[in-house]
Amino acid sequence: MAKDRIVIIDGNSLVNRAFYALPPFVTKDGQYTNGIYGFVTMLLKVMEDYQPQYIGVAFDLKAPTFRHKEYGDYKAGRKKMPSELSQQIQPLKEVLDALNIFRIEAEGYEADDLIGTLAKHCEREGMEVLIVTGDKDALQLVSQQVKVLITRKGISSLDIYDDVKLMEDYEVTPLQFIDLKALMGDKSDNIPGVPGVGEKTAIKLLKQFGTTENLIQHTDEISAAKLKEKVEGNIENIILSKRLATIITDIPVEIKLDDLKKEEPNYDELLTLFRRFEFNSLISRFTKNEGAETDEGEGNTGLETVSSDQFYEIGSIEELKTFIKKVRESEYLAIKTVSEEKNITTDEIVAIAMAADANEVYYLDFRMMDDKSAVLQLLKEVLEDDETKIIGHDIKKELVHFAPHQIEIRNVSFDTFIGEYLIDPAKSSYNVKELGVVYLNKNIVDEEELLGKGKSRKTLKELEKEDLRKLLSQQVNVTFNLVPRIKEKLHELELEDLYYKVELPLTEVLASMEVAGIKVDQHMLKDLEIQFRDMVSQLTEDIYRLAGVEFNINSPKQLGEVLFDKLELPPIKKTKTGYSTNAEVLEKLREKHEIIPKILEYRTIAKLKSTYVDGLLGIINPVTERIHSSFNQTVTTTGRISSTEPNLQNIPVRLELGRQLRKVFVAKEGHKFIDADYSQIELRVLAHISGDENLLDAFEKGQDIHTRTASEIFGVEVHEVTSSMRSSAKAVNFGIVYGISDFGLGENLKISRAQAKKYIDRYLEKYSSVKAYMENIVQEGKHKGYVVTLLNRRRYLPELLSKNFNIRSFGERMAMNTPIQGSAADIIKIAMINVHRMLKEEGLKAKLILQVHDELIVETPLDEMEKVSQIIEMGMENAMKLKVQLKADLSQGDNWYEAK
DNA sequence: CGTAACTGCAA
DNA sequence: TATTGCAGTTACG
Repeated sequence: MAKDRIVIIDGNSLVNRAFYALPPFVTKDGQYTNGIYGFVTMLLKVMEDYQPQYIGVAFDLKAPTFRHKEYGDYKAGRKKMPSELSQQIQPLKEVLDALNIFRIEAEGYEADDLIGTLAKHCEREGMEVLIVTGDKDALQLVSQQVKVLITRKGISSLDIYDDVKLMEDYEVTPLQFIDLKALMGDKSDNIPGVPGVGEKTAIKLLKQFGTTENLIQHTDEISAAKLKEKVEGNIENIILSKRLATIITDIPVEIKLDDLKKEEPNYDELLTLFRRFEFNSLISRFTKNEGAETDEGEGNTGLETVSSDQFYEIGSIEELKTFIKKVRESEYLAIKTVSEEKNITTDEIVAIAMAADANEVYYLDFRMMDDKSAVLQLLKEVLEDDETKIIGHDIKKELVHFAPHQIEIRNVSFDTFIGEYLIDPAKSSYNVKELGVVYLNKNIVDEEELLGKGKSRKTLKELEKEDLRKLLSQQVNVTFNLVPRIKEKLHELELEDLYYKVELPLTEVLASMEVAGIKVDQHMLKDLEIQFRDMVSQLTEDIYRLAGVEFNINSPKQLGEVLFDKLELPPIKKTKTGYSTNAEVLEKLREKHEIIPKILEYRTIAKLKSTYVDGLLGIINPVTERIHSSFNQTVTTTGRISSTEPNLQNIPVRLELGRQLRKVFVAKEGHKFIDADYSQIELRVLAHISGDENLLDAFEKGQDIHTRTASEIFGVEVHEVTSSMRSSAKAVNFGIVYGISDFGLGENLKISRAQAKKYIDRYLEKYSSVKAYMENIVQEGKHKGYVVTLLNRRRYLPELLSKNFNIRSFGERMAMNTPIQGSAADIIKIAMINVHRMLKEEGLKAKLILQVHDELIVETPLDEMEKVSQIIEMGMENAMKLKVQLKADLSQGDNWYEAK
């Protein structure tokens, strides 16, 4: 049986942390609640993360303790708790009572002593003890079974200290931590220590003498004369300080563990309190519990903490050469780099970790190397060598980092990041640490934790030298060892073709697109900025005038109040937090008030300005005058690529005003864009997968697919199809691809559900094999637990087994849509590889620079236009052989607007 | 401060 | 109660 676990929380310390970490929240009655809120969220997180069987919260009481009696100045000069905080203590205790969490309090003892005593008691009972506090003093209680969790910046993350981590961070044992404080003193407790001795000196002394007692007896052995004098002059202080700093672990109190057993909260009381404090998010967390899964935390027991692998530092060219010899003897080289992240085309490398076998890691602090170009030259030989198989986790980064130094990693043989994505594309992250835990039972340093989050988040290069070395080395070590495990899994799931023939080669294409970037006309963008700014301010003025009040138009809440309360327009729809003010609603109100068209126009312009004009202006690379978006290969569940910073896959096109923006994306001097998009790729894929004769026939005859569908649905000849019939049919075709529902189609076409159902039934009657496909794929998904694309890309669909109708229906639509959307993604990925390879092989200068799901954009020198057009057309249309021909439409222009 | 909600842009 | 994404803004707790 697993060990029982107890969580002991330092109440005063934690509520303090919460109070200062959060901005003040005040309820309508003027009650401050940020400390309570922060405390409760931290508490809940710890309970969820660690699933303790026992839990208690310790508090200081007002009564003086033995420390005050012994040392009158104890904690003197400490500022009084502000009333905004002190008024939260009693309410917090009420919350704890409602949670049925025991409060540990005793007059004359500080929370620390209560915690210490309880911790040691539980340790003797063989329990695992977790102490949660914001105060480092508790570190003296650490042992093999006692861990201390200390809050970091903010309230969302905790540092876990066990004896190993304590030694790593402070180089002292838990007991020496007391001596450390005795020597350093502590301002906040007014513990004197030795004046002039700080952390550095104290650690040095403890390394030499072990304890303060030993130090006092052997002061003559202190080498520095000044220091010796200081220590000798403060012996009394040291002794007193140590006594004050020592947490008492044997308070004479009776401990009834039963009191500390975790119990169900008293929900009535709890919700009453939460309502009083206006903790609406917590209320919903505690009420919507029906049907929620009960997630038993499995805990981290049995995990090997990595610290024993062999890490070596490469500090000279000679050492690098020696390492390279090892590489030559090995089949694989795992690599991970960190760069300055200044500029994609002139970037400098900060550090490199490399592994040529499973146990050793070599780390090179690039900043410290004297002859950088010699280092790069040597690396180039290895990285461009066809014999050495390169391994990475997100190797696209390395491809990009080495590009400015004319190093092309030729032989990328494995990327664990992409491997795990194919194994399960639905995961929200694929970090090395987690993979290490799952596949290797190895636990390495947490990157997120090291970097922190939010505003104070660091970049990798800003880490302490030691932290960065450790992080990179461990990640590379784990990456190296992951390869056989992930390979095995890819084999098992028959993903090898997709992996080696598509995804891995694609990485290089994406890296090349990122490095190439796309040129933007800055002047045009700046002009647009001014133009839009004027329009927005004019519209704002009009809106204020028509509303008779100034308010924040961007706030749906305030806008709703103005429209529906003040102007008393009819609210059409509401959201879960208030009135809906979206474009669909406003359109219906357009004629009801002059203000509505102004607001719609404001929304349009404000969106274009903030997201596209300002957004793009802020991200232009000053050196290249281009935009270098990131193309991510592991984000979507269907296999599509995604684009960020900026997202270049959602630049406006449907409305003319927005479409104008495409004019700012220009081909460079002497070049043009060739824009090629697949014609109806998803419906062609559907025709192929379903084998539907009717649909295949439509494509074979080269008919307009929506017109053909309209003629089928409405039972008229093709030449009799009106434009409104065609656009309805188009919506039906969309619906089919998305996994149709009568409700959804009705909503989209603004027709009744019954009418929508008629369209769908009629469609499925005419395209009977499509109907069969839809039914079969859902059955298959239920049976196997997943569906696949043409290239066997897999997506698991647990939703199909849900008892909840909505969730199950969602699963069914995903089952229908994923093979279609995903196979189209498979196809264009092959096309990208084809185009990229052919351009390279033919020695052409044209470069693939963008992909927008069914569209490729190639920046092409004028004298290559014809040849490149042919390559693109071939590359796309021959990407895969289907029952129906793939078709690509090409056009060209000086900018993206013209080329579309 | 960290996150959720709303809105709107693309294929 | 139509698929897949990203981002700007506001508001909550």
